[in-house]
Amino acid sequence: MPKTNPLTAEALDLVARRFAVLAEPMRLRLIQALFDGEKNVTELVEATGGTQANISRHLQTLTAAHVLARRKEGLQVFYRIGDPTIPKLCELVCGSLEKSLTRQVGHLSGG
Amino acid sequence: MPKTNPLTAEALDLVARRFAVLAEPMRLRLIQALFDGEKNVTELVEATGGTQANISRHLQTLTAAHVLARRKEGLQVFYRIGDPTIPKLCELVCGSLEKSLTRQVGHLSGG
DNA sequence: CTTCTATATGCGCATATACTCATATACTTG
DNA sequence: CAAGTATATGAGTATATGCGCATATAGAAG
Repeated sequence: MPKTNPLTAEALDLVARRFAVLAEPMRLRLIQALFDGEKNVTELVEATGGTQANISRHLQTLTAAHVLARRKEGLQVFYRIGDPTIPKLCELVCGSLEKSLTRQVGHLSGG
Repeated sequence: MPKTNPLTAEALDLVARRFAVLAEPMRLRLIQALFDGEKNVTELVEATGGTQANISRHLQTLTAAHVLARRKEGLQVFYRIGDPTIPKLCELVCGSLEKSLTRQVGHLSGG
């Protein structure tokens, strides 16, 4: 295996779509709300402050991308994080942004 | 620090923008082309098969997001990966997608 | 079957952004 | 200054998508 194995165009599209799913604040809010366990739609609507219709759409997007997993129980549908790499991804990005912002603050005060 | 520290709306916007920058196949192609070291714009145009104008725009987007870093040398501008978390992010997503696809293949053949 | 609750979806609007073409800018050379 | 090369950008178009409104579906209860 070469050090850099270039991905096919199809693979790049998949990776890009994956990132695109995570590129919406409301969806990140939903993911964040599910870090401490599964919730049903009503709870997620309350936790995020969004409308029911909008939350439902975002949940569909996230579930279709296998970021979340669904569990139906009577009238309610419970969602949970369905991909263990999601928390790691968010941590990586958050850490990187914190560093970047710290550096900017340093530039402001220190030159 | 609580186990789940909810991010502010501003922080979520920043994280979302970060993901959005990585949510374009052509930009991923550029990032991939830079995994083995810096290249100038002309080399990147050749490596990706894009037009010069489009590549230049994507390079601007990536540089503004501090994903890439710029170095000018005479007429040429050299770009390189400017954030060490980028390769890790891509690896995480690729690994997750591979698993997901393998699982789907398994379902097709094994029930 | 009727009614109520929880969730999903069709539709339209507004906005964001990727792409192309032409041209501008920055630097080098004569 | 004039000409050439490398890179960036303004303008216009096409497409994607987030959101809200209204309504549809699924299941529970009487």
